[in-house]
Amino acid sequence: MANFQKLTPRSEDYSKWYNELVVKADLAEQSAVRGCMVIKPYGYAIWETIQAELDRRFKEKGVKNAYFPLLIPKSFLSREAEHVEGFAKECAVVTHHRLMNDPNGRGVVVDPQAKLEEELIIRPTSETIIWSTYKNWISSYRDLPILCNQWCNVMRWEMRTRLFLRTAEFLWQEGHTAHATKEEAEDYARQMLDVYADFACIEAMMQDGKALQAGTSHFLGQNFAKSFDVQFLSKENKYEYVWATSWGVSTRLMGALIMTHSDDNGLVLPPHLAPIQVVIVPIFKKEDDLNKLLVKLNPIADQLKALGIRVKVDTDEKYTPGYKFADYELKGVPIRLAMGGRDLENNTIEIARRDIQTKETISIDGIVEKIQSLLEDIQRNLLQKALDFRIANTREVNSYDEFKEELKKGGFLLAHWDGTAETEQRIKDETKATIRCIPLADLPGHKNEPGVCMVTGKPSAGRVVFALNY
RNA sequence: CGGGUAGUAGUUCAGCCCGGUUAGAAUGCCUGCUUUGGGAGCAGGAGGUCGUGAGUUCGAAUCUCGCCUACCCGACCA
Repeated sequence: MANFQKLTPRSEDYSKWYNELVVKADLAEQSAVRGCMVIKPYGYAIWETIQAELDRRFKEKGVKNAYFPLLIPKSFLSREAEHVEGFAKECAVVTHHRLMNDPNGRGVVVDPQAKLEEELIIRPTSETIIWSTYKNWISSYRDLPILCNQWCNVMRWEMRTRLFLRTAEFLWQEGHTAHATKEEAEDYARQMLDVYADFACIEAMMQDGKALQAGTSHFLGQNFAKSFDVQFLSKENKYEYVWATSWGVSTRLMGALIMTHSDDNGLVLPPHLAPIQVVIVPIFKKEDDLNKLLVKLNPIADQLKALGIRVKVDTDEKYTPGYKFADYELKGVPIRLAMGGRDLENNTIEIARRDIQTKETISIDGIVEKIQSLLEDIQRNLLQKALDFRIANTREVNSYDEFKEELKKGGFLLAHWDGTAETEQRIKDETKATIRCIPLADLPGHKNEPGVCMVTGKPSAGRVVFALNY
């Protein structure tokens, strides 16, 4: 065990650090199929807490879960040309429905007799099948709004993949709502944006200064209603097209979570999302010693559990305490308690926090309350640290030259832009930077005022956020 | 999808250039003893279609070609 391998430090190779961390922390691994990953139990447990929390918040907004099929008739995708343009190049297509034994040898081949009349597309997203269904559900204004969400997998045939950040198959939720009025739909899209923003950052900054889109919420107008002819009879007895929104987050959020907080020793998890929030490591020589320790430790664990805290008592004899310490650090467990013979005599316990890597030996009196507040401290600290990092790496730039220079340093750049797609494209072509957000309110420390576009000199309503992104 | 690199034990790799005993090491795994306050020690043991398919050859982990997969660079993508 002397030659265990440490993670590649972030400063040496950020990308390599990320890849190693995902695998070593037992979150996910590659599968036999290109671009598809196996999410391991520890990684999936984190996804489940994310799911549970978001699902609760969606339901508070009146959303109901449903499930729509994986396979979409090809013809559906022909109905909304603009929508399909984004996905056409990365769709998996089902063309046959039967295999047969290879007449020339071993194995199986596709039965040419079993060709489908209409090919089916594995969903890259579900708008088309959902709107073709909504058409049947909606006839009157009394049927609106419809607020549905589904948790499912989708597939996009990506050329270059990375675990969690960009995989060919990924898990997500997609909400699709139908409303009677434009105002209501716009308001709803905005509300869902707030749900996400409250939960995580929508456009998050990673430790290497790049941006990562973690979630989206769109007001879709009447495009889908028109493509799929979804109309309702209003109070005034007139036919009108419904208004749509869609919003989603995916397992990409896991990548954001990992890259936002973790360090060279491994994962760092915010307590709210950690599958194990507190791990207790007894340090013992003989079973007898362990039993004596457990007399003290089990009641602590029980009290923590009663408070809804996820706690694990690690009595495994196979690994030494040192090994366990390092391993739980790699896995990002927020708080570690350790108790040995000395502590037993002194009525003390060692408490270590993962986020700032400190430990102290304290009396076990009041330990439960201490842990409870410490978990909140850690949660706050991690959020604050991420915010501080973002603020420290968000800068105003006033000329295109300055923009190009500052871009090399990474982070978010606040710059004036004339609002045209042409200028945005030119900036992208010349610098690779893209507009990440158009702030709806002042960002901390930056007052949003009108100005002139850094590229064209035309008027600008306010600064927008540019960054290099994943 | 283009260019580059790689694939040998669960993992990290040596062997390949220059084809020829029974394919090695470390670590992990299993058993026993001993240990346990920051990745313990000793002894024994199990573990390999050398990514895959073809070709060259008396003989292929080693040479040639196709395919698959991963990583890096690009293109594409939200």
